[in-house]
Amino acid sequence: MTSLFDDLPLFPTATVPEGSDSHLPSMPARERTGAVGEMSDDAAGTRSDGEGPPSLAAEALLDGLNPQQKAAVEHTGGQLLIIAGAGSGKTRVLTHRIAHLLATGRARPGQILAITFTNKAAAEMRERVAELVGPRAATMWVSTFHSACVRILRREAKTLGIRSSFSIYDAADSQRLMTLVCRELDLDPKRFPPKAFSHRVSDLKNELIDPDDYAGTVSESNPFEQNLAAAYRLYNERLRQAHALDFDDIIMSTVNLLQAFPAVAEHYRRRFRHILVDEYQDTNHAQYVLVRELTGVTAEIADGAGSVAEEGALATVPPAELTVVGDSDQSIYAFRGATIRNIDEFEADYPNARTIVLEQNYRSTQTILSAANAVIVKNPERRAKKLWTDSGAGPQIVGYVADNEHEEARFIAEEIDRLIDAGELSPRDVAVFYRTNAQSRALEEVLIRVGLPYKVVGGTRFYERKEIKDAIAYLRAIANPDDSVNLRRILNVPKRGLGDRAEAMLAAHAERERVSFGAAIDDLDNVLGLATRSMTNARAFAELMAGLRELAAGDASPADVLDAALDRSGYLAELRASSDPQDHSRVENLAELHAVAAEFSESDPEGDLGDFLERVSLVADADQIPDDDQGMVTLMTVHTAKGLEFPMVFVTGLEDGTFPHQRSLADPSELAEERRLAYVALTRARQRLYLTRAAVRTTFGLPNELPASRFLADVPEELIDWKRAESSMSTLRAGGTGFSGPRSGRVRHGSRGPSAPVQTTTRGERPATFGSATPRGDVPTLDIGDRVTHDAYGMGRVVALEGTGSNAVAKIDFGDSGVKRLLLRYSPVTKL
DNA sequence: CTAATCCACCTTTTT
DNA sequence: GGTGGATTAG
Repeated sequence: MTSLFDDLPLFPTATVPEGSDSHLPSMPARERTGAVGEMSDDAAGTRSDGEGPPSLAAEALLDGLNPQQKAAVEHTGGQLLIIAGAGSGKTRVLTHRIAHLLATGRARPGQILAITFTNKAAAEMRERVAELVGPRAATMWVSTFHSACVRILRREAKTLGIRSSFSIYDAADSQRLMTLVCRELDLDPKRFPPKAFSHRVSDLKNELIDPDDYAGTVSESNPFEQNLAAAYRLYNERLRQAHALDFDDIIMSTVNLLQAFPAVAEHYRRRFRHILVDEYQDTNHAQYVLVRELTGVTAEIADGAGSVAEEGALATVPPAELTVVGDSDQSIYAFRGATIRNIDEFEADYPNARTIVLEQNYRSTQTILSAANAVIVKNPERRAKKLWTDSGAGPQIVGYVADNEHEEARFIAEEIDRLIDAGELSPRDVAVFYRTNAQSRALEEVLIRVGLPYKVVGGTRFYERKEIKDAIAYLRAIANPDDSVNLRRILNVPKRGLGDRAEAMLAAHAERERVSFGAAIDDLDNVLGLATRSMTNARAFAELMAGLRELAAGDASPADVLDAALDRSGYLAELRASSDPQDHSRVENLAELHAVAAEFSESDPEGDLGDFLERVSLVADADQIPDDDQGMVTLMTVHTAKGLEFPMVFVTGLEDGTFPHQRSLADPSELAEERRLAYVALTRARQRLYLTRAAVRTTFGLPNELPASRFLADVPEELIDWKRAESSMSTLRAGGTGFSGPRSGRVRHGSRGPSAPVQTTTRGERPATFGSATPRGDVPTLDIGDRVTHDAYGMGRVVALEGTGSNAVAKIDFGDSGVKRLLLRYSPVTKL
């Protein structure tokens, strides 16, 4: 029985059972590979064809790669930075590199730690490596930063002095807790908004600044900082009491753990000899330090040539091989602490690092790449990089200027429909991107009307829905009796006569006795100030929770516990009894959650409630993207779209004020990030790219006129075929008859871009401001019941009026065209 | 203590 | 336009 890896010195994978606590032998990897390996099951499941010496297998992994990709796969030794432009085959390089490491015997699966940002990316990578090397892939750690850290923290919980079943608080939970903390500190929520505090604390944690550090830097004369320091401290204290970690703690605590306990750090350094990080440009400072700690590269080692370390001359473990992949042009998460610095300065951080740049694109047409390059090249201080492809120019980009977001959506729907009818593509090939989630509404309305199947990824996320959060809160409170935030959330949900007063009494008791809120509920006899009635109700609640915990401690599955919680608490009954149609869909959502729980037990029969909650806590939007969905158009934000590709892509809302977003216009660095975001959007397209904008967009319920996005002007004119290059309004302003209606805006093909002088009146140059659109001049005075005509909608009747003067808005029933809400100063409405 | 109404704020982007 | 928090009336 020969196999590809017959004479490779591999250890049986059983040596390092996944999740085991076994410490590895302390020999450096290199030396161990010299040992005689018992070969056998390791190779089972690897490719059955092409048997032969391992060198051949390794060779085969290089097939079809371009020279740069090959170099990246084969690189040996120190740190490796792969600058991977969009669509340059980055995942392929990563997976082949891992397989190559295994095939050449330079690593065993258990020594590999591959980190991605989403669970979906992790799953995909795991799967693709498995295709190359077989089931051995299962012992690799391929996971997100957060899951990997949670795994480490659960294992080392004792060292840290927290429960291994700690709760994980998402952003909403953290904010809730911060609100409680601010209230406790008697802070005026106007001057010191808990939300802002919560954000700042998140930033601090991403910078690895703990409450003491921060307090030391705060200026005495700055009450905001003073209070923030106090709130941060108390917030962390409350988290600890609740045996809970927030998102940022997951990373920060792991770093602290590794730094404070050298033995623990050494354990993981011995284990992970090869660390690969995807999307490195999105790492924040905490993640950067985490990687450094795990790699075991200190400044001295980095400077002092890896060879010394590799020969085992140092007392400590030699540094792991670090490979990072990223593209600073696709860094779009600065707002949550990611810093391009990490990738830009990689060579400074690791002086021995080798850098490989992947510029050949295998995804898009040259037209699309040229457009994307033209947009990104305007960013200052970027490392020059230019994507190219040999797959031809492809069709022109299509541009469209709509009068408003509904027209924009209509155009998109018609265009999709047309191409589907022509048999050129199916709905699954199409994606529609927007800058903010709120923009999906107009698109959805039209898609529903036209009957195109679609799916929105993200938005009001499933796990953020109220009923789901309530249900999860029950589960968390069951799993972790000290979880104050979640206990308090469900204390009076459904209503059980335990209002603010009762809650305050319990909280006071907990504070006085220095116990958790949950402990107070179980110690009712000693709680002061509770009315008899509250007492009875609270006792019933305590019994309810006790019963549920008992159930969970038995062999009930998470789904069973969920069932019991919703049932016994009366939560489900209340929703069912409600006549509100919204409550009906809530019941359905809960059913879906139940299905998720059941599915979880199916895939992981051993998984307990804590495992289920962990899974649920760490899901991201991008994880929800169906792998091969039944042919639906996909709607999502550009952020969510990163890493994906579609044959046909619509980038919508290309207006200054929408994309780039209003709030980024004033700040060059934020604008640069918007530009990268646009670059990401454009490079998702394989064949057909559409760029659309609306001249007037309703935000906040108020219509605003927005000029064309500056990014549109950066795309060379010859690349775009404008199906419509001006709005009706700008045509009118430019001297149209005023009676010819929207059609007069029709334009010659392939000529004038949206930045052309005719379209952009002098007004178009100033940055858009919400609510400050330019008046049309005469605003007709209307009364309810008046009959009017509209240039586009025809005859109508006024059914309602809101606002006055230039802000006057009329609801007008246009019969066939439906009821419209029109800002009078913009709408071509004439009173009859 | 609850239910109803009012109103402020909201829209970046998320592990 | 939609939600979640605060206020107020029962």
